[in-house]
Amino acid sequence: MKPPPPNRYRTAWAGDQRAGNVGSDIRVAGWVHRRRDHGGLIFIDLRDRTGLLQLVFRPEEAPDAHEVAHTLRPEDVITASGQLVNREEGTVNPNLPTGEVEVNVAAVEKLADAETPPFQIDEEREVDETLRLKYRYLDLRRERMRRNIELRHDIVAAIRDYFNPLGFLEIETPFLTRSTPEGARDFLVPFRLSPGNFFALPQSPQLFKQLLMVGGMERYYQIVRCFRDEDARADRLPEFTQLDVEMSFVEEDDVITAMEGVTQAMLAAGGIEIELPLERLSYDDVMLRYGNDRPDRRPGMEIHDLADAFRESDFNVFSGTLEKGGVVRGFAAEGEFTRRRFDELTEQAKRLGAGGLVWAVVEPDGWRSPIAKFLKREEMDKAARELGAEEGDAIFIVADTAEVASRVLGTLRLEVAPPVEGHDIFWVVDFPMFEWNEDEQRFDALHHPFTGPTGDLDGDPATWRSRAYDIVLDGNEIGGGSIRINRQDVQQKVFAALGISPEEARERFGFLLDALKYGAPPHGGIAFGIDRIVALCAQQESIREVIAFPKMASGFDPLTGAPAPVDEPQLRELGLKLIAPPAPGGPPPINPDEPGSADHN
RNA sequence: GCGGGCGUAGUUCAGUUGGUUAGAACGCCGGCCUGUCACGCCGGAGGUCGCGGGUUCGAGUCCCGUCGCUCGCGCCA
Repeated sequence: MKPPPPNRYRTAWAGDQRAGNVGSDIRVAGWVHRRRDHGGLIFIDLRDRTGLLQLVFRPEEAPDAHEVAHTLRPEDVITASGQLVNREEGTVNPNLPTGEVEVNVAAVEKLADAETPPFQIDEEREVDETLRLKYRYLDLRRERMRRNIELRHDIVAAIRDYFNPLGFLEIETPFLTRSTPEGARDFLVPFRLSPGNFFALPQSPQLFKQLLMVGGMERYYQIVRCFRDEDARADRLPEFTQLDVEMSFVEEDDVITAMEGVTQAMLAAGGIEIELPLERLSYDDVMLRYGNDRPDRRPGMEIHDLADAFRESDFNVFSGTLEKGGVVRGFAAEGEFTRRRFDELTEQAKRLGAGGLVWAVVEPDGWRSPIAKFLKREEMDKAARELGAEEGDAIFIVADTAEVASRVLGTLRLEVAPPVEGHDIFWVVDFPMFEWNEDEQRFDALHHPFTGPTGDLDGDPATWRSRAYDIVLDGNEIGGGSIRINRQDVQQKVFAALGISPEEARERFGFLLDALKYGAPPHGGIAFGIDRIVALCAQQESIREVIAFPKMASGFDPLTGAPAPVDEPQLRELGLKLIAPPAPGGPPPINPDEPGSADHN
């Protein structure tokens, strides 16, 4: 890092000192990482964001500094000055980037006392996550978080470096906007000047970026916070960050090509090299082969259709299912499975909605399987060939509707997949426009209602396809987008297919329909999940590890104690009245010394 | 809303078949120590076993309930 402008605290970064700098007088500032007090000599590892640097305190050379050093404790804040010198022969520390040098301290000043932290900063041991988040500012001092936050910065910087020379404009869109409850629940913000009316926090800037295209901005991107009031997961929080992009006068290939470029750039910044162009697989293809619209292809073990092998089978579960229009599909897996394991997987298949699970082990003289006696040898051989199963492999087969077979086999495949290495990235394209919602007896948009449809728009909406594309990295959907609708008549057809009446469409999306009347260019774009991408690059299980101040999985913020009740006058001003007292649960306690409202102990 | 895992010292954990005063490591405090770098040596403090109830002569351990964290399902256009 470029040296800091010299001031009374520092003239140099700790972690940047090397043998080439020796001889100069430097001043460094930071935290006491560790102290090794030999009674006479005292060593202190000084830590700033750039790393560690050893300070040496000699009682005979700098008695005042030595006396102060004796009182220093971990996490005290200090500034120290002295000469940077080479370490004596035999005392070099090869484990430290600054291990060849040290500072002969002439003067030290303690700038702040530190209490003993609730967990150790100088050690990578796993600490309870609630405690880490409650003291996130301490957690951020630790190596792991520092690395993750730096990596996140590098990835975001790579994005801006990629887009800016290409003429993309970084444009901000509003956070206080209109609720358009379409998919996820909105976070609502009451408005004092208009009691009873609410802003909503955006689930994405989707409509605004389309309006930017109507506004002639041509090429837009934004690294933007989005909000969805739904339960969290390891890879999902109520607030998260997207890279949002939109381009005008483009078709699928244009967007995909440009987005492959930025994907390559940001993954490279994250330490993952990929080659372009990326493969494109159709939705139908990945659903058949992997039972999942964001498959991890690395384990292989593709799902195959076994209709040809079993159409004439005496085993009625297979032939009967096929006669009724269902499917028989399966996959092969290497490795030993115990009878108990097969039973567990069968139970899981049933929980996922399958009538059952057929399992088999390929042996020299046929299959070892509960249903082996119902199958002819040639059926078994043909199925095994189809699945690429070799002697000793296990085979899993489900006979059901295509949907159930896909879901069950897709889940079991990942369940039994061995650990994998390397990376796999590709596009999924050619999605259906809608998916039938059995509960509500209507179509839902597979992506969103502004996605451009293709097919016979005067025919059955079930046959429409969409101009959408998702990008999948190692079994994670890291981005998704589409060519949008740029004509009002098409937009209205899609609303109609979704069961949204013209009146309702006007009420909720009138501003978009209006905009489409005034000459909207063909346009399309994409949104990437930045948190997920950084987490994948940083090899972290949870996106919370790559966010400076994340909510917990339960949605609370243990650092500030949010969310929290508000005063009665605040509510009155907003024209709000609680119909019940604030939840007894509430946020977890902020301070361990205070009895928390969260647990009643 | 549902299911799995977890909850013991400041931290990370161990704790047998229910049985003496609940242990270890790191950290913390005090002392000694002039080339350490996870410094070393000696000594010490530190516990509502998440909470409540039950069974028992006796519960960290068994039972019931409850709270929290976490992973997943539902949900997430």
